[in-house]
Amino acid sequence: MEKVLTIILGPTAVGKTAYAINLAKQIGSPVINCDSRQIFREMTIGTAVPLKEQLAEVKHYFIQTKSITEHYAAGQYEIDALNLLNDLFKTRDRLIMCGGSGLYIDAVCNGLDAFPEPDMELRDSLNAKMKEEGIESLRYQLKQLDPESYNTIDIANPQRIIRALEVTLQTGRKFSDWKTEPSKSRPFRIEKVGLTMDRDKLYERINTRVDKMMEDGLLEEVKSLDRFRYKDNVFCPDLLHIPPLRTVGYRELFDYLDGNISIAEAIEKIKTNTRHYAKRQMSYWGRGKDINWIVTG
RNA sequence: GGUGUCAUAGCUCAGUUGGUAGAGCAAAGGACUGAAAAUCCUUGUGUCCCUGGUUCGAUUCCCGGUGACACCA
Repeated sequence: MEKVLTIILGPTAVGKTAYAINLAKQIGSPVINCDSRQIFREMTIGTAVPLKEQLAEVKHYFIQTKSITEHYAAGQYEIDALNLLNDLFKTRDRLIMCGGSGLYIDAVCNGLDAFPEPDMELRDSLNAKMKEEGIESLRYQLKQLDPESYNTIDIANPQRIIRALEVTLQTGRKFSDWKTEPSKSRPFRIEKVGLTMDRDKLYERINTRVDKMMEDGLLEEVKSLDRFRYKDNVFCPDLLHIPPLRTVGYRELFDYLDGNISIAEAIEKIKTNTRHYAKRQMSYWGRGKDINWIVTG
């Protein structure tokens, strides 16, 4: 029998969680999370992980299984997800995956190139160089070391330049040489179901959800994470050492706790930034022609 | 009631020594190979509050009106 992976995707707050659980119950599948933030156990309210009751309804994987201190990222997710899928498909024909992280979904569907594990110290030093010498210096270095990447990646984007330099410096092999644009074949068929809704309605849901998060104690949750903002006992509010905390809902409230903005401003910013995020997600999937879109709401 | 200040993009404001105007934010569109809820790029025509006057020409100067704010009664 053919093995099928159904991926439920869509912008934040569109209602993926409930939809996926419903579908999973119908076909007797667990739900495999592919949301990059719900993987972390220290974050609950702000990442909108499924409720306890929801988690009790259906077996979930990759929900709050890693620590924000682990530097977990897309490459490891590809490996973990594929291992799990292969394992589960031994006893099942259909599986449900659910989440809003486009890159993670692509990693599962097509795979990433076999880059080495990121070297965090190298990344730190490149970030420091960026801060001290500016982006031009990094651009120049990339142009020397890997002109092809310099010509193809977005050189206005510091993260992209740093990533290309990081791989090139770490391995002695050009970042552009690593890239083969993989389309790994998977031993199962993939179908993507995209949930979407009228923009005004989605924005309304986002606003309401943020208010609900605040009622549910998001501020307390953020306060409890304060200690992670220190690296070797040094306060590092840029959070480069702990990327998961650079998440909508958390950084704005840190700004409030630091006295930079009022609580009302922080809440407004969380709403705005969540809307921006939803918009970016829709843009990411806009070109995907293999998604069956369902208009909900 | 009196005096003064202000009225420009959805919001906060800049500006035009008189030749019909531009920033930030919002909004919209886009990119995306181990930070991805991250990071980055593109897009600014609006009765310049209303009426009248001066002027070749007024959003800009003047009279009056309306509204907001401040101070004085």
